Amino acid sequence: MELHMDMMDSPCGLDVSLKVIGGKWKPLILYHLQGGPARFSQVKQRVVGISEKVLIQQLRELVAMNVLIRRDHQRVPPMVDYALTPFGETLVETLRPLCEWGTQNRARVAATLASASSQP
Amino acid sequence: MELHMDMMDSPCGLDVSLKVIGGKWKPLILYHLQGGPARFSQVKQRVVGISEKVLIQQLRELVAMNVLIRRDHQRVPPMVDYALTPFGETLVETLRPLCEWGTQNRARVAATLASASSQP
DNA sequence: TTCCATACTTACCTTTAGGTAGGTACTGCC
DNA sequence: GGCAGTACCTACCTAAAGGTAAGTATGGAA
Repeated sequence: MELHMDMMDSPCGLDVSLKVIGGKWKPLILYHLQGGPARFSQVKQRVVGISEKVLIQQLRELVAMNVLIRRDHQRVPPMVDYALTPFGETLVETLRPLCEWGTQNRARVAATLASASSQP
Repeated sequence: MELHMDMMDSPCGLDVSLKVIGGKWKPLILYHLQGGPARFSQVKQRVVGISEKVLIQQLRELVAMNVLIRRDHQRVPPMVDYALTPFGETLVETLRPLCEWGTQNRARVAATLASASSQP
C-alpha cells in the first residue's frame, strides 16, 4: 500500500516519452532538426547511416505524433522539408542532457563495450 | 565543408547514450532504482509488466556497462540487490527531463495515439 | 523520346528485442 | 521425501524494427 502511494506521488512518464521517440533513429533525427527545418535529403545526410526507407518511416511517425511538421513546397522535383513543432521543441529539449552525457562518456562506453566483446 | 564543421562543433552523443540505455525497459529500470538499492523481486514488482527473463537480461547488461552494481548477499534463498553506480547516477539524471515531459504530456500523447489507431 | 532529381512506396528478408514455459541450484522446514 | 523461496538459465517462439532492392510519380531539360 505504501509502495503503491509512492508510485502515485512520482509517476514516471518515461513510457510515454519512449512511445514517442523510442527506437534507434528518432532521437537522432530530432537532434538534427534542432538547427531548423531541413529537406528530406538534408536530414538523410545528417543522420549518418540511416536508410532512406527507415528515414521516411520515422519521419512519418514523428509527423503523426505532431513532433514534426512536414511542408511540401509543391515542386518538381519534389521539395519537402521537415521542422520541429513547438511541441516537438519541448521534447528535443529533454534530449540535451542525454546527448551531453553521451558525448562526455563516449570513450568510456566504447572501452567498456570493447572489453565486453572480447570476452566470450 | 561548413556543414561538416558544424557537426564537429556540436557532436551528438545520443548514439552512445542509446547504446547504454536503449530499449523498452532499461530507462524504466534505472528510474526505479533511483530510490536506492532494490532486490531482484522488488525491481520486478516496480517495473510493471516486465517478464522475469527480460529483467534478468537487462539487469545483466546494465551491470556490464557499470551503470548498476549487483550485490549477492550469499544467502539461501538467494538475496541479491541492484543499485546505481555513481556513473549510473549521472546517467539517470539525464532521464529526468524526459520523464517529466512524458508525465506532462501523457494525456496529449494518448489522445494522439488513439486518434491515429482509429484511422486505417 | 530519354534522363534527371527528389521523395516516396512496396516486397521481401534479416536482425533484434521481447515473451512463454520449463527447468536448475541451494538450503531449510515439514 | 515434498515444498517453499529466490534468482537465475535454457529452448523455442513471436513481434517489432531495421535493411536491401526495385519501383513509382512528377515536371523539366536535353
